[in-house]
Amino acid sequence: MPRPSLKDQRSAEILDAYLTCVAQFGLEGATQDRIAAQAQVKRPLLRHYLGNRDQMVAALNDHVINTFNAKTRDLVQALDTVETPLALVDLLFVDTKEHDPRLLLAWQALTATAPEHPDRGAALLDSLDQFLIALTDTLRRLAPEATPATLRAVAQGISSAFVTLDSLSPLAPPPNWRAELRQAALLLTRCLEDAA
Amino acid sequence: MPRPSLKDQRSAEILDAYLTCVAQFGLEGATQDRIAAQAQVKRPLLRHYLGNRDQMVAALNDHVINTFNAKTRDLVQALDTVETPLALVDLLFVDTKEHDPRLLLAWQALTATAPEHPDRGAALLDSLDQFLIALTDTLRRLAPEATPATLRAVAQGISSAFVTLDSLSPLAPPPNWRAELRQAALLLTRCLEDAA
DNA sequence: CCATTTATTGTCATTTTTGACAAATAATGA
DNA sequence: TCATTATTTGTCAAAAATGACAATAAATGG
Repeated sequence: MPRPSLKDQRSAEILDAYLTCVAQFGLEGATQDRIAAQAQVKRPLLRHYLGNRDQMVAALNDHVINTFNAKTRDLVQALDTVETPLALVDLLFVDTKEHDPRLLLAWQALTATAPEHPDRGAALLDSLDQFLIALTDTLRRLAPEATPATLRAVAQGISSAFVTLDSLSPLAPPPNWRAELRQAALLLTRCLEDAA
Repeated sequence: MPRPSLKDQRSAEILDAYLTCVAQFGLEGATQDRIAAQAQVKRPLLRHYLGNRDQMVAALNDHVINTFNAKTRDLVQALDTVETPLALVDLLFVDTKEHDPRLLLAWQALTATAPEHPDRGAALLDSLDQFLIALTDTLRRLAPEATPATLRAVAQGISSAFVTLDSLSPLAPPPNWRAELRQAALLLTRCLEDAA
């Protein structure tokens, strides 16, 4: 009997616009006016759907972590069908259509506020840890002989190269940097084969 | 005959306080009030020494790039006395007394504004490239047989691990992450020895 | 002591950003 | 049609941040 609610859809649209602004202007630079313009809505709607500023930041934090974790789960699915380290690396560094740098840029922007919001910081750290665990598990399957310490080190190295690539995107680095970071990840996987 | 100028010293102090605030609150969150409080001066002094907001950001950009480049030059000096890959890695990942995470955090915060200020972005990219070149040169000396492409890839991998470490610092990651990233860098250097 | 230059502080107006609420519009079921 | 609920917009006040300028204090050379 009431009017049907668009809350979920509109909230998602606004969060996406928020994400864009944070990636572009930083967390404090993402003003409500900019978000509203990006989302093509009037400013009071932001409050209607997401609440005041603190609640908006909290909502963004949840959104970033949720989609990051979802991406990790998708990656796990894709990784399960992977049989070679090369395929794993290409999944991260070549198949770049799916990956949207805004997510990691916002992740980093939120990271800066972690000292003031320990709960948020813990969730951010955990989301990255899930990604590392997914990488480590896959690497273990591909190289069962490698020691746990080596597997973790390789996963950390690949992860850092992957994260660095997104964090550099605003600088428009020369294209060979992507190739070089991919190559670094590939070299790390070779270390596992040597151990086997 | 005039009163002696403290401009250089005061400017440096204020820039250091600015750096602290940007690392903590982001570029847009580093308000003049916070900077003044951090520097223990009155707000109008910021304007007196560094100018208006845009000029302050430009000054910070120069400061970050200059000190980053200075750190790179110091590193080159230290690297010249290094004879093993292990020593190189420990210089970056263990001898952490010298390194102050604020610098790279501010570097990343400024990076986000690069699309709007291409000149700043170019300078930021160049400062990172200098660091990469320094790493590559040292690696070439330690492993003359390695191909140029491999040297660059290893340098990129080490650099990304190093940068990641600082960017995670607000999250207070578990200490073994540092060890794992160091190990990843170490494994990359092993790839050079294999090639030789 | 005097003149000159700089450091430092005080203060105000303007702009930007946010918070909050009221009113209007639209859609659905009864 | 009517009542109900949700969406959307309009508007105002408060707070935060910046820009700009005047005025005072301090130090140096002559």
